[in-house]
Amino acid sequence: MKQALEQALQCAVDILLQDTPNAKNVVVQLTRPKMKEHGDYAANIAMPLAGVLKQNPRQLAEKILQTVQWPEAVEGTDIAGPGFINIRLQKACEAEVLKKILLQGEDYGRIAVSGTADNVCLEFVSANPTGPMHVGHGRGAVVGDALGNLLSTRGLNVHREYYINDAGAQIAVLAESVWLRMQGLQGDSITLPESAYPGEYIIDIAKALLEQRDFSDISDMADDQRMAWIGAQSVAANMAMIRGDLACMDITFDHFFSEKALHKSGKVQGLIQRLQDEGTVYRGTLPPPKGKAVEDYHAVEQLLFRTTDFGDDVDRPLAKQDGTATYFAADIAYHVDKLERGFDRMIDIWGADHGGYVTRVQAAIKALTQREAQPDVLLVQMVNLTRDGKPVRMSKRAGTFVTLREVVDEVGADAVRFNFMTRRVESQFDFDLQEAKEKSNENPVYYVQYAHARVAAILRKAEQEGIVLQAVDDVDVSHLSSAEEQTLVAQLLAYPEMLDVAADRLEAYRVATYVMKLAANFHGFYHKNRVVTDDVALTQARLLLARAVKQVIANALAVLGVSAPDRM
RNA sequence: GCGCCUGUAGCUCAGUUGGAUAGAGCAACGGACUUCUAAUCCGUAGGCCGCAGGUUCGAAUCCUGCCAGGCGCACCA
Repeated sequence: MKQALEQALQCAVDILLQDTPNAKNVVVQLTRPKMKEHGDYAANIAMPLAGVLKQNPRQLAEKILQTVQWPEAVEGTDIAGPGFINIRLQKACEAEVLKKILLQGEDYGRIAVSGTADNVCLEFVSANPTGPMHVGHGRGAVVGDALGNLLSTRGLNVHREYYINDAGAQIAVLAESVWLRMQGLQGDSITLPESAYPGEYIIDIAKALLEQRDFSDISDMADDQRMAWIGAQSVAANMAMIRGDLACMDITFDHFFSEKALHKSGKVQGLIQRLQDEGTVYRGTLPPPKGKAVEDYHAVEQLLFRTTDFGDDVDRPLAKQDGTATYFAADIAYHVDKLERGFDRMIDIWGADHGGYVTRVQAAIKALTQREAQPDVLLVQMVNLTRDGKPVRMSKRAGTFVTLREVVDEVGADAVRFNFMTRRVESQFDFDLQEAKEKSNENPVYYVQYAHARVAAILRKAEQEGIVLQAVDDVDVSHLSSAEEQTLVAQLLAYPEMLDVAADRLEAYRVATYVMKLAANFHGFYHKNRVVTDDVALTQARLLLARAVKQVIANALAVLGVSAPDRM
């Protein structure tokens, strides 16, 4: 509908512009006005046109309306304010959407995945396999999961992937920590170095490994062999724990991609070789880092990637002093691998602490694809965990962090998920444990779920009264004439458009703000209008409306990964 | 010092990518349950949209400069 209206207006505008060949392209864009007195759609086209044609915008609006040929559904138009064209649609026509919603059910708003759909690789969470997930990871997990739902709802082929950083120094530290604990469990006196992971779960892993093999067997192994074995076992144990954390939020992945396997496959070295062949790398030294203590800095010659040619601030090292590949090199190889696997699009969801990393990865991928591809990166800002308004220090090192699972156990998965989804990813936010627990009844998620349960209650009531639901096509929706009813209808009609905007901009939180507004309007309608009454036709029409609201709330909550209960 | 993100009601946040009178929830105050669920609704109060310029018909939104907070800044991941 929106497109049809835009097209009609565009034709009229083009006719006006015929006589001014030098005029720039003026593109018609419709918006939905905030106030319903301003109609169902509004066009601001006369204002920019006034600038081009040097004429009064209100007069121009009139000229446009004289020539435009509207689709049948348009009931009338107004010129308002400085020159807005407000368009009103026929109400009977709008309310027909209720029937569509009920016939399509959970598919309302959904676009089927076609054979030509884009394949999207959505990488998220990717928490290091060195400990359980904390709240910040949880935010990324929820945002990623909902975005995946949103994109597949809009017809994209979404592949969810978790990149396991199971290589490098941190795994050595993990293995060392577990080994120390194993020795401690044998009765040896141990001192944990500053660098070791102190968490309780390390002891659990140590215990589990000791049940698997005798201590003496492990002790007899050569050092590197032992550390490799403990490292691999510890990563597996932590990944099992992380999968459990994800499962408590009902989040699953299509693929867990191992960095270690990537190294083993030779793809990282292959990439470095390729870059050398292409001449985009050189040996050089980087200037010392600014703004932090540099006493341990010593200039060293490294293999550097010319990312500055593609928008980066400085060139970035691909190999460490000892010649092994940097994390950066592996990450480029990982993204190249995604492209080789046939993905048309890559979306990465990272924590804000990786912010400095975005430009260099995008630059690298641009360099490797002749500027044709680069990943979209969503930086999820930090979650400040507080208790009674006081910050809770979170550090894996210190072992003082609050795990995601603790929070989910305390507050509930639905509440956590919805809470994370009501904010833009760019906004850092405070999550107060005490508040989340105490105010759980005031949480927006219950507000929305309650609206859903309320419709279910109405339907139960109707059934009790012996009311038989009319066939959807037979319901006379013209009875829905009150302001509240028309607002609801318009909002239900806008659901697919909202999904479009949200999917285009990778902003899944819009689904949450939408469904909160829908619930609010329904609660308002509920208090002013009784659904089940003696008026048979009106009852049928309102039941249809209520069912449609219920369906759309359920669909929106499904995108967010939140349940829609029939009773509360 | 440099880069990225943020600054909107007392608090937590929206604001459809430049539109019409800036909106919700919590907190405060006053009302509404013999009715389909009061986990709700209605009303009142609360705003130099961080500050100062600029761009234009029009700015919370765009550009510049400040101020404040968060994150990051070779050889970790």
